[in-house]
Amino acid sequence: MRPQDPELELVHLLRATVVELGLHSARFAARTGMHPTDVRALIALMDASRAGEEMTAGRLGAGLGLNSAGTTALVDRLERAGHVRRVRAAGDRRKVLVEVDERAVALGWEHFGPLIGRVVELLRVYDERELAAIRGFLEGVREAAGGED
Amino acid sequence: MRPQDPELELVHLLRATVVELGLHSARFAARTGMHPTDVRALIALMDASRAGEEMTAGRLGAGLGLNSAGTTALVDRLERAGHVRRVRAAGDRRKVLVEVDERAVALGWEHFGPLIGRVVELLRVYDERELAAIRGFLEGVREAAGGED
DNA sequence: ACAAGAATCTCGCTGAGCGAGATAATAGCC
DNA sequence: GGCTATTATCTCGCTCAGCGAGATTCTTGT
Repeated sequence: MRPQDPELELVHLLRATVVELGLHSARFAARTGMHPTDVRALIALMDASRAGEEMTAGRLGAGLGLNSAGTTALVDRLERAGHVRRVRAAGDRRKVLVEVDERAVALGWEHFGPLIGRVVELLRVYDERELAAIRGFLEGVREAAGGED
Repeated sequence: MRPQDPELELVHLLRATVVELGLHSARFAARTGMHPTDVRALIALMDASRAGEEMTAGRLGAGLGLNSAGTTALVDRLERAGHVRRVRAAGDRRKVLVEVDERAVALGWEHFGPLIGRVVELLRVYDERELAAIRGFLEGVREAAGGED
């Protein structure tokens, strides 16, 4: 396989799309005075909350690729900005649960809502088989990127 | 539209996939002692080179969302590591062309090659209509994420 | 109770990226 | 052809994100 092979067209398109999504998040970060990592953290927290899962400081940092010191600093920043609250876990009091503030959720929704709406709109035109193809492709890429490499 | 709406399933999957791809790049960065931004820069440079375009310091920095000072520092780092060369543009001698070193290309290919191979493999099972759906979706997302918001 | 282990935090430090302004080269104007 | 405005990059000084090492607090198994 060589970089100019035509079968790589979709790979390049995927990469370009990921880059564009990254810049979109960066604009949100700049607009709200946050750092890219803070935005990634908020997204992870909102996603966990959506899935009904509790998020601890440790798991959050691990998910973002930070060590414990960096994680503490991250949560400090988010807490100082009023975007999250620290809550000691009832069961295991060593753990710190990080809860997102409702206003932070609203802020994120305000920025990402239009994009999400446009993507949902996009999906309208596809039938079940096409949607299955898109879903299968994304899942495949996610698995291919995860784990060993 | 609310965060738990079922039509958002694919949006969440897309986000999860992007996160996983980001972590994959981060592992490459850690392995080669580079910073995430350096990796993004190398990818941008390799892509421009693949497309047969010259890349100037300014356009590189703009593409990554850096200001001029940060761009200079970035190119300094990459040059010091031997990944790129600075070349004054022949036509307009204010411009600095940034050229990727062949060994950096090989290094990147070594890390991203397996992932790319797996994605190409993935695409094998789809027929033309399904591939068109995937392509259309990615292009749509890229456009939705770009520009105003 | 007590040792071993787990989750987080503190401290000191390195270095990425920013703002402001300097420098060098080009382009437009009369 | 010089003179000014503009463009591209670089320099300087600074702030703050994230790291390594180790301290602290809480849990669990014996």
